[in-house]
Amino acid sequence: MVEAALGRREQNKLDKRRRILAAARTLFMRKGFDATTSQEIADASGVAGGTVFTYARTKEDLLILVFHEEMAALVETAFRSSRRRKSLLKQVATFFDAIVAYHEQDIPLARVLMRQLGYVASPEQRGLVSDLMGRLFGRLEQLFADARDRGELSADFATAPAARAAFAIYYLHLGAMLNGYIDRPQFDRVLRSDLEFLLSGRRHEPVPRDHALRPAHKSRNHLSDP
Amino acid sequence: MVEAALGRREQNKLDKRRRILAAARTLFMRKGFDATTSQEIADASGVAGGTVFTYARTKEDLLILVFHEEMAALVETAFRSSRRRKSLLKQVATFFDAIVAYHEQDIPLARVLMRQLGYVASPEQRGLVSDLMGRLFGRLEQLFADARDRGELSADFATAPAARAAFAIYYLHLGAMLNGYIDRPQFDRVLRSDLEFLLSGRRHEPVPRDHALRPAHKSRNHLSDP
Amino acid sequence: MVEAALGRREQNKLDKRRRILAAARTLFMRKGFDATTSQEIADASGVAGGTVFTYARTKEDLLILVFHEEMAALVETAFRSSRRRKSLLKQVATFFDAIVAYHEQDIPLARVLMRQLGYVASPEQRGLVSDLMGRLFGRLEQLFADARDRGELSADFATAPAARAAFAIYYLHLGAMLNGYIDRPQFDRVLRSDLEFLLSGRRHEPVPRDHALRPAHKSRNHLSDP
Amino acid sequence: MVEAALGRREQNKLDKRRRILAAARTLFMRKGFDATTSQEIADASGVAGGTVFTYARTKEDLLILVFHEEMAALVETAFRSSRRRKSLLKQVATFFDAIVAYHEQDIPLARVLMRQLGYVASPEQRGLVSDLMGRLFGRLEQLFADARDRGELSADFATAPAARAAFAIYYLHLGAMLNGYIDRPQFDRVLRSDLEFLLSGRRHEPVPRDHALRPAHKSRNHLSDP
DNA sequence: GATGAATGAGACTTCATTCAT
DNA sequence: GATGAATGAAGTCTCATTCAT
Repeated sequence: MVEAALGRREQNKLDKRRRILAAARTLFMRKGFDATTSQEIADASGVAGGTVFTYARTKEDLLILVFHEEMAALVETAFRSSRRRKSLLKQVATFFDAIVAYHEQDIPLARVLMRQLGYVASPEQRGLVSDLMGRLFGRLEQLFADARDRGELSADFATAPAARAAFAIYYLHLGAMLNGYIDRPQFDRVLRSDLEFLLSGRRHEPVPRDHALRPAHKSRNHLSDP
Repeated sequence: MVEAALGRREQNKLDKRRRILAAARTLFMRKGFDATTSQEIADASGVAGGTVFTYARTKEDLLILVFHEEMAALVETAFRSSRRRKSLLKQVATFFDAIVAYHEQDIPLARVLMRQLGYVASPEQRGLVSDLMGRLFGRLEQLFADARDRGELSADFATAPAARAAFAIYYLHLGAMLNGYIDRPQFDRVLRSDLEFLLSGRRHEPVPRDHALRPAHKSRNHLSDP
Repeated sequence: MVEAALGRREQNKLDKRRRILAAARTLFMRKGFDATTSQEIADASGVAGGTVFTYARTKEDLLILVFHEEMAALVETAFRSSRRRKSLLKQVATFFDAIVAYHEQDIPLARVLMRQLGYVASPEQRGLVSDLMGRLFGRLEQLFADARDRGELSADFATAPAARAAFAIYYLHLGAMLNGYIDRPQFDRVLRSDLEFLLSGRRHEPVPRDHALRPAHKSRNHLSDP
Repeated sequence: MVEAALGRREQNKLDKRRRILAAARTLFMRKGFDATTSQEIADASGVAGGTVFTYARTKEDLLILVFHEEMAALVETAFRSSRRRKSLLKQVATFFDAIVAYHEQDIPLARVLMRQLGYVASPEQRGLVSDLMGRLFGRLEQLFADARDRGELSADFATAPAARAAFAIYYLHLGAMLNGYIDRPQFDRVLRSDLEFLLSGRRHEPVPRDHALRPAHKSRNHLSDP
């Protein structure tokens, strides 16, 4: 109760942090990461230049900090969207579609993010990235677990490796797209194909009640390379 | 003797490209990519500063150039090693083991490589990276194709998606290791688990000729997260 | 026990100045002056960042503060050591030897000290430096005065200029050594030579009572430059 | 002959060097060392920012470079001035007067110079400082040698230690003045006193042919500390 | 082809110090 | 007295790359 109300100093500090992060987000999106100077962020936040660096050790920390939050929310949005679909395959595809749609709004920034997330320096950053990956894998895994629970996958289906594999495939192709090896339609096609491959032979037929005779010639993903 | 020197000078002239690449390789390995200046490469090659850039448009090109060669050879070595193993799973694991063993010799450089390969700028680089990936996917796919041909996989097994998925999984975990999220033993474990998952339910029993006793406990990937 | 802790806390409170100075000394010696941040000193002292500056106006003050004490003691030690020697020349040489031996323990710090002592900003510092120089000149002068009193120097020997000259010579060569122009053996040699020159022709023969046979070959300082 | 005319490139380079040094000299004098930015020097020289640093590794190198030249000339001027005086003592005093007069024109710069000359980092700087000191000692020594040759000093007078000692004394008091421990009149007084002490008892009376009565109460430098 | 002098962008961060609490 | 969050100045130098010779 005594601690219920934060001291004015505390309050002030929290407020500053919020302003700095908000300014960073806006500027990163408007001008890109590299083109944004730390001084601009400070100015836009109404703090002195040095103050920015009491809230984030480096400019990169700021990037991670800002986007951890954003991406965490995005993961939830993607998860909710995906649940509207019926089949697991469509769910997973929808999940990644939501994320890629976000990245597509600002390709250069997405490239920067991918680069930073995949090349982490400070422990702070590492923690945030870990957390983000944990959430992402968690939600993905949940999609698989739900599918298993509703009988679309066998009872002993390994959800964790599946989530990792699905993400790995998504990530590989995302990188290919962001680096200009493939375009968006190709990305969509190959991602769907590869996810389909991943699940092929594992989905039960939609439980055709009585006689599920041999699954015979089940999945035939004759995928050609993009 | 005078002629010998001339011969050597001639030789030198022809050698220039080789010397530049060799110097770059050595310095990149010794000091790291960023810490190596183009001037140092020039000095070590016995050429003037500007000359380096007649052989590679940028310093990054030099990196790609040097390691394209090295990695291309590595892919072949890895491929040959992998064929000595009997089962597909072991082959794929061995394939990646060979590559990761190479990276492990110089972790910081591996980080730089991963960063550059995944963040390509010039068309030259793109071409080399594409070529490298093509070789890598090709060899991986061949492992799957061979397995299919010898009956370890079904006749309609999609080798290309499998190769991509396997690499995606490898790449994801490699990044996790290079960034310090997991250590080498964890890497080995999770890579193997996830590859096992990828193939689970797709391998035919080693064709025990007549009676395929209960497939019973086939997939047992109770993988726990690392 | 609870009280013991309180006692310690009390003690701590009273101790603050001492702790800050001790931490500063240790850190200056371990990491050098520039590489030591005021925050590190605060942390090592168990006080808040700002507190350091209630005990010393600036970081340099801290340096002077710490070493004034140390050097003042050193001057006394050097003085006592020097008195054990018989001749004035040896006494003066011993005096400086003691001081240089101290500096030699930490050359980089000695450089910093020399730099700061010779480039003073605040009045506090000036006072301390003046005091230190006063002590130093005082002790040096005493050596000369004693020599005069015991008849090694003439009765009208000017002790103050002699002390200043001796120190000036010492200081010049110390700087040469600290800056790498000469090494320690050269320093020793040239310091001794120049002190000898300073006193040449001024020392009475050790008062050979009655017949001062040929003063003949008294000063023979054919000193060659180091 | 072939090499008589420098290539245009060479010429250009030399010219740039001259312009950069000239600009640096002017700006250092006008605004002081610290207040002058390297960019200003570049602008004033009509070269790009980075070009400055192909002629001097650091801004400090520039300082040393500029003033080596200036001081070297100053030493010669001081030497010529001093020779106009008759007695050795006056010559030496005049020598230092000339140098101190130069420093007095720009005290802050003199402080900076003293600081840098006494705290040398790079080998380039060391070389220049060594050269400068060599010239200075050389000229001082010459004053002593000439005095010896004309009979004002005994034939076996050690000129090198004398030169070093004289400079050491000058330098000590210069520092005292530049740091505000003494003012200019005090400086003059104490410098003269101490130089007088240094030579006391060494000068032959201006050779008063026949009756050189005991030099009795020759030098009585009852100098009180400033 | 080779040379090597010249370019020029460039913004991060550090950290001693202050002062409201 | 102590705290510790906030300040804000400050400017160097590196180095990949180019291009006239």
